[in-house]
Amino acid sequence: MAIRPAARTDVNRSAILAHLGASGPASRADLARVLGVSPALMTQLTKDLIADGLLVELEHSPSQGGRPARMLGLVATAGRAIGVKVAADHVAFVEVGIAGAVLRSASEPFDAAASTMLTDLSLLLRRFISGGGKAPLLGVGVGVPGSVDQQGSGLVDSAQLGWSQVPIGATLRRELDLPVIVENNVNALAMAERLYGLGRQYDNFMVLTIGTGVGACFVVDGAMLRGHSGGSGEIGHIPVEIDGPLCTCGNHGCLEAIIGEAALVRTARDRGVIGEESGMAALRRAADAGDEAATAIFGEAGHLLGRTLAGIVHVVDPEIVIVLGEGTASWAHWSYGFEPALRSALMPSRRGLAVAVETWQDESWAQGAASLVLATPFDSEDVAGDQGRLVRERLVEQASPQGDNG
Amino acid sequence: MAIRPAARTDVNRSAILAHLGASGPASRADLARVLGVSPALMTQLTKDLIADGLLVELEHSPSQGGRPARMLGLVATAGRAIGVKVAADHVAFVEVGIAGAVLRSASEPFDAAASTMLTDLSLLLRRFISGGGKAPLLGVGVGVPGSVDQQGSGLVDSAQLGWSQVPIGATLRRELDLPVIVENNVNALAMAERLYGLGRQYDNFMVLTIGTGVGACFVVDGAMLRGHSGGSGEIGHIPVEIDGPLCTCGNHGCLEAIIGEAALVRTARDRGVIGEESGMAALRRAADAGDEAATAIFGEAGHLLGRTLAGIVHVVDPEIVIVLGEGTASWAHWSYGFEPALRSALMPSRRGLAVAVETWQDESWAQGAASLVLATPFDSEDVAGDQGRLVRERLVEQASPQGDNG
DNA sequence: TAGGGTTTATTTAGTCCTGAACAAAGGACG
DNA sequence: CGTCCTTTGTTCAGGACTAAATAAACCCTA
Repeated sequence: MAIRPAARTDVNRSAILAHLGASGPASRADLARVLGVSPALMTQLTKDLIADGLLVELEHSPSQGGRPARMLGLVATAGRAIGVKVAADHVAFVEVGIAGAVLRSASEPFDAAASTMLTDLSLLLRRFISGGGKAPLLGVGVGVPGSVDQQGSGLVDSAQLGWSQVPIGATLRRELDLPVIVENNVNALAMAERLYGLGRQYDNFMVLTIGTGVGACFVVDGAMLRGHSGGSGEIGHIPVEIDGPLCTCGNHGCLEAIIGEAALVRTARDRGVIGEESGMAALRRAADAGDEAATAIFGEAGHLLGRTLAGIVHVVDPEIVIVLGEGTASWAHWSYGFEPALRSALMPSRRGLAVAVETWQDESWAQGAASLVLATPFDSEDVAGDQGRLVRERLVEQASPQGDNG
Repeated sequence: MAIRPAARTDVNRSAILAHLGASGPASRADLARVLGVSPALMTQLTKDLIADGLLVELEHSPSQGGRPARMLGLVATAGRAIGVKVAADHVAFVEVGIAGAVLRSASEPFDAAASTMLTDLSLLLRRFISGGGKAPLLGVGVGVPGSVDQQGSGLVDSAQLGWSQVPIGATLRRELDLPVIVENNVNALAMAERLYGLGRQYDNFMVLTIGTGVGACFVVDGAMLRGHSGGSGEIGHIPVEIDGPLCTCGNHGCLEAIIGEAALVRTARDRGVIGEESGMAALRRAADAGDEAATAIFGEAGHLLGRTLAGIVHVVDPEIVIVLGEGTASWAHWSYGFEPALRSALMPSRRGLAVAVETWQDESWAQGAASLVLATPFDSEDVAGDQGRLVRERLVEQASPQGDNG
């Protein structure tokens, strides 16, 4: 049974890099406060990172009334990572620096249903990598819309992609000779959020994504909630309507089958709001232009989402809900139905629940995947199996020649 | 933000006592395997427990082909604990031994709405304690149907009891001069389940209770999921019916307002299945006797529960759902609607989800509360605040005189 | 009877973290 | 100028745990 010290994701070292990358140089004391660890530990961690050539001591900062802080900054050349988003009809790539910032991105057509999909993917990926920077490449993170048996191995099941037990991790590792980390795309996003976004400030938060699908990932006491079989957060398949529309999962009336992008577009077509050839872009334009039938579609979706989310909040009790995904482009319209439905369905004591909608960029999914690579080397439990060790090795091996000013 | 090593509930030492209590004497190697820790740690932990006089080495057990195991057994006189269940119209008490077994129990009428409720409770409690055994009393665990701000302090909000910010913990501590641990009743039950029940075998499970209310508690990676404000597991207030019946929480259409005991009885009366004066017992008798209208009521409730639970399972992904509560007495009737609704609403890959219905006893709630006391002294993070330390002190203080055969 | 295999238990070294004490480096104020 | 205060950073002891090596105790077989 293992009453073990609860999955500790020891994201600490990585969080240091992430924080410095996102917020610029900071002192050890600041880092300790922000990351919620003891100053003693921060001394230790930064010592390691400096020795590994990932961090440098900068100038003193002006004193705040006490001893002035010695600022720490990233060594930008210490490493980089590739992030990949796999969708049914395309793949997106990003290259990020050690601080998590996007250096380069690309998107390519891709047919997930093709029999040659794995070689296709590895070819596209190799091509993208070949144009990369000169800092050591630490590894590749892959985000997929589906469940991954174990982060390390990378066996993927995905209804959206039509994949069953696809060994994407093993294949890419063999083809590219690089560490490869495969993870559910929403989980990857939550990791990025934890490292670079609003999640830095919260120990208990929920990432909610709306777009093609509807997904979620929960961070509980600072650690990602993966569930027994890595399948937590599948809120798109909460049953919400009896005898509702058919979902990709095979059931009827799943949330995603009603408010996923495909469902909204279908509804809009059925109601004649957009043409049979038009898609989400047209629906959004109509709503933006004030078309009441169009805004009603988003409002209804928002209502259903809000009501369902209230139930989820009662189950997990997060401090904040962070909304992400392509769908947030229309959030103003969703919000119209979402806010009242959520608040009124929450228990009175929870009505103050914080909901944040973050700006969404095309490469966000891929960036989330890349953050897996940057987070992994410092994962004390080997959630990522061997891959964590491999990334770690690449990091110190290639960085130490410069550093080591003993 | 604290990316801390995730709330570790270090239930280990307590789990040793619990396992020995529930399953009889065992070897260190067995314990290490069952509890999922290293043999090295088990050596260390048992050494402490033996030094504290809580464990003794027994005879060797016959060899299994290798070195024979030295069995360890509990020292039954090392301590006892009191568990209290608080309901709107009564309180239930149990006294348990250090192994968690019930030694004694009682139930008393109690009016939670009375202005004198706190002194009433402390009087009843004192009376129960006075009849107790001679082993040192380690503390009192109190389970309440509501949310507790922090386990340690014991400020209770409960719609069911009509309590708002009632300082039950502080009051009882002062009146009884004993460690007092207050916790949500379902969480307490989950702790008992983790220590003594099916939960021993699972790191990710859900406890589902049906009865007066509908509640849940999740154990994730071996640790109890408490949520940001200690309010996770409130599945009774998931909105399931638009403009449904009024719930005690003030909203309409909550799950609990439809399938809670009061709701079922009301439905039965409205449909003329039972008389206006009759209650749940009559409804159950009718169903047991084969009354189709009665079984239909349970079947409908089961259906709604199953469908809602499917959504919850998609969110949290437990390995097993353990059903408890007074309502399980009618489970055969619930099951009729529950099973098909649950299975059909689950994603195909989750259809195999295990659901276990455990036998329910009147004192189970109180026993759960008592297990909090037994689990607390070994909680390394002080989830229970001072109370953990206090219980720990009482334990070693009173036990060491006998032990210490250095 | 010696040796090999098995299982149990302990020791040792090491990781990751904390809390407490302390040192270091400034400002403010007499 | 010296003293007090504040903040930063480090060191040290220690807790909780693990992995690996080792010892201890038994079985079986040659």
